[in-house]
Amino acid sequence: MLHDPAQLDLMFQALADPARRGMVDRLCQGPASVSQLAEPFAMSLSAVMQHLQVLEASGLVRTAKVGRVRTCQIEPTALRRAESWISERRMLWEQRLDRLGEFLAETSDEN
Amino acid sequence: MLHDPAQLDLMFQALADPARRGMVDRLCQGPASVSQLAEPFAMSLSAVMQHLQVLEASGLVRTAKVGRVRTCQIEPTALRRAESWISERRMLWEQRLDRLGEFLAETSDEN
DNA sequence: CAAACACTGAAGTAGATACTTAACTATCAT
DNA sequence: ATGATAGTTAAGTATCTACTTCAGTGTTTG
Repeated sequence: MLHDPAQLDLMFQALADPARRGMVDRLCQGPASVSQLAEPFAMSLSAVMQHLQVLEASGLVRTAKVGRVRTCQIEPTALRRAESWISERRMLWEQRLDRLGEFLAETSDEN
Repeated sequence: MLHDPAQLDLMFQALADPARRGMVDRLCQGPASVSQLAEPFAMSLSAVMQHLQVLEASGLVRTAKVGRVRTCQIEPTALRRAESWISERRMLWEQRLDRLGEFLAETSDEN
């Protein structure tokens, strides 16, 4: 299941919202509680929780509760999966362009 | 505007659908017409067109019409933008983990 | 123990998404 | 010119998404 479609759906969907990307940004600085995550946003805590659930379902964020505070962390393996899906495609296309370039160069050599 | 939020929204949203990722996959093999793109899918041509519009709005695909056939191509710069957003975050987080590792190593050295 | 804190869950709503069908418009081949 | 091809547009619909408010549940703290 390298590149499970359903998981890619969840991951890219999770990244397709500025608030959730903001939370990912924040978590890249280090772990945070739900309220710390919520602080920069103008939305209710409840809304932040829902975004957090999307991030967690996508595998991008892992959370754990200790006492009354839930601490959230980035899960870098998920980021790597998304990144590799994109980079595989980009590289494929760029190789194609390279081969095309070589072909054109060879063809014009023959003049 | 390096990493314009609105554009990232469109790009990740575009990638969050298996049919659209399938089309991107197909286009990585080389350019294709709308009907060629549509061929592997069980949906109507109309639906494919709508996915194509999403891909084009996101900047991932560029299309041009000659005669009655519209030819579609990958736009690698868009793929690179999405990839770099992710890789910047991943690297940030991994650096953080490295520093944490060093810190722990130093601390235990002092015992 | 009481109040404050940090979150959680349920229900409701406006708007976005992913389709469908059907009618239409150019272009190309005969 | 006729018909087939390749795509386009519009309208409708079911489902999903991103919130909201409000009423909880455990957990600390004074």
